[in-house]
Amino acid sequence: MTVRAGANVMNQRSVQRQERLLQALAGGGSLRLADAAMLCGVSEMTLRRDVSSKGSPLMLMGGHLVRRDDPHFSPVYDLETQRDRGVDIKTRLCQRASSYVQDGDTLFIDCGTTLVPMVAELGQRRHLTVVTYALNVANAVSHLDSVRLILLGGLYQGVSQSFDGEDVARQIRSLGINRAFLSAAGVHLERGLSCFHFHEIIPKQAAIETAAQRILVFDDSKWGVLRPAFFGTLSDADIIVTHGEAAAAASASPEIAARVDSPR
Amino acid sequence: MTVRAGANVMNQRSVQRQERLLQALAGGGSLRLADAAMLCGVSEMTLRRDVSSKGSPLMLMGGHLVRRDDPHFSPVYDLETQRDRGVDIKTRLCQRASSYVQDGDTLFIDCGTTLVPMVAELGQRRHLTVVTYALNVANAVSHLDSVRLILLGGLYQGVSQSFDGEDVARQIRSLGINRAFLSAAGVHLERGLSCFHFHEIIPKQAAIETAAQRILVFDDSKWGVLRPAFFGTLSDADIIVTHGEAAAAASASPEIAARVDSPR
DNA sequence: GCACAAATGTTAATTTTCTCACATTAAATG
DNA sequence: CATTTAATGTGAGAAAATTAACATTTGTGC
Repeated sequence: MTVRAGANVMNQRSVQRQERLLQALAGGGSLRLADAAMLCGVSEMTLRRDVSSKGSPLMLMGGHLVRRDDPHFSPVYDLETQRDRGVDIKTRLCQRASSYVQDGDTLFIDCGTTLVPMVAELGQRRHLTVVTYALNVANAVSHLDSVRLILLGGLYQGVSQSFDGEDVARQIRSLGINRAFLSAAGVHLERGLSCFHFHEIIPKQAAIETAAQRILVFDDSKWGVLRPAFFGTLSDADIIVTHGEAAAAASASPEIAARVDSPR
Repeated sequence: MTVRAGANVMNQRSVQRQERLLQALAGGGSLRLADAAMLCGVSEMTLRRDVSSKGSPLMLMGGHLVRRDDPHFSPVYDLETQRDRGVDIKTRLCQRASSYVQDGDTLFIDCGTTLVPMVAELGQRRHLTVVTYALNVANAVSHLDSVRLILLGGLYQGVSQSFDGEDVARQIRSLGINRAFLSAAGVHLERGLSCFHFHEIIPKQAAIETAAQRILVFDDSKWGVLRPAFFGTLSDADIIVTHGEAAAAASASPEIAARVDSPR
């Protein structure tokens, strides 16, 4: 049996080299392949092989070595997805969802990848404040000079790129939130809204409880799915932004049909 | 007069295109030049020209468009710098400072750029917890699986990439911090430690007050400098990690000489 | 030490990205 | 509307990165 290039398993030293490079890149940043090779005392080719081996935490971008983001949260545009349907569906959902935002609003933005494209829509608006407990959302918002950012801190939970704070609930309640944009890993007509991680429940429920308007955003891969941590029902959402099968199914339900909003 | 390529001024539409792309990249990540060209409805060459124009917020890495200020992609080693003096001075200071860290420690890491390279040194250590109020530090630490991260949230202050929290002081005091790594924008033998922004004073002082050991890290460009916000004196530091002129001058002072630690 | 396999180095071919010069188009000006 | 200028497109050649093939070194068990 022949092992194809790029699918090799990593050996001991390969792992050591990559760990060393990961450390060099721990603070973020990129490393020229040539420099990295020098640093490790091996040839560029060896590093190329390390990086192309299965499960490498590094990747190569135009001769520069960078950390490969956790594929689960990869913010990098997926080429296939984009070619297949022009624009990412999450971007379209977020464009639609953001149409509810008004100047001067204070927004709650939930964790996950679904709502990250929302941030791009907020740059034009004036006097916005964004409240979030997600690191990826906070990073995105931090680039917008015109938007105030309030990050609810605490113990970092890598799996969801979010923070588990002591009294998030109290903090959220103490803020005057106009609109809460909520994500969910599972949305079920009868069973309601669920997510993977229990620490997300508290901020989600606090936002549902306190916000003047609740906007649920999810793509149709979440429809009919149940996840371990339940945090609400479909009737908790004032607006439901989704698409495809989920939008069709939700529109068929007399109770929530009026609140469904689907792009295009 | 001939205008050299890459030094052109941006025109109206060029700016619009770049803003649009910046939004697409708001959540981080990269965009293939071809995709970006499609997105903007112009040729790749036009985008190349946009990006190479003076002061563009974007840069091109191997055919991929990324935000120039994205810490994920900014080069770790400035080639010139590295060839000139081997390794970045801040990295050297941080390597020295990190030698005080012990397994199981809870560390406070101050804001600014000085202490970011410290994070790279923490990967090997076991059972560490890092407490910080700086977004850039938190991002760096978030990549280390073996280190627990506690981010003290609040209102984001872009100028210092840090958060201004309501009761940071109380939160810091409620944590058992073994070692506080402190930065300063100004260090003066008589006048003590100062920084640019007043909101930094509270967490800094709380850390000084509560930590078992206080380690001040600064490069010699800060020596003899006064900044608006004072937060302590040189005698507040148990260890002073610096170099060059600052190290020499500090070592000449009988009161603090014993606490100065300089790399090499 | 020898035989074998794995890891790494070297070189050349291939592909991709980058740059430059010039053609074309669009906007601005009188 | 003609003329000028700025902006953008196109394609060829140069440079760089990537891949593939093969040579060399290193390590391991016998």
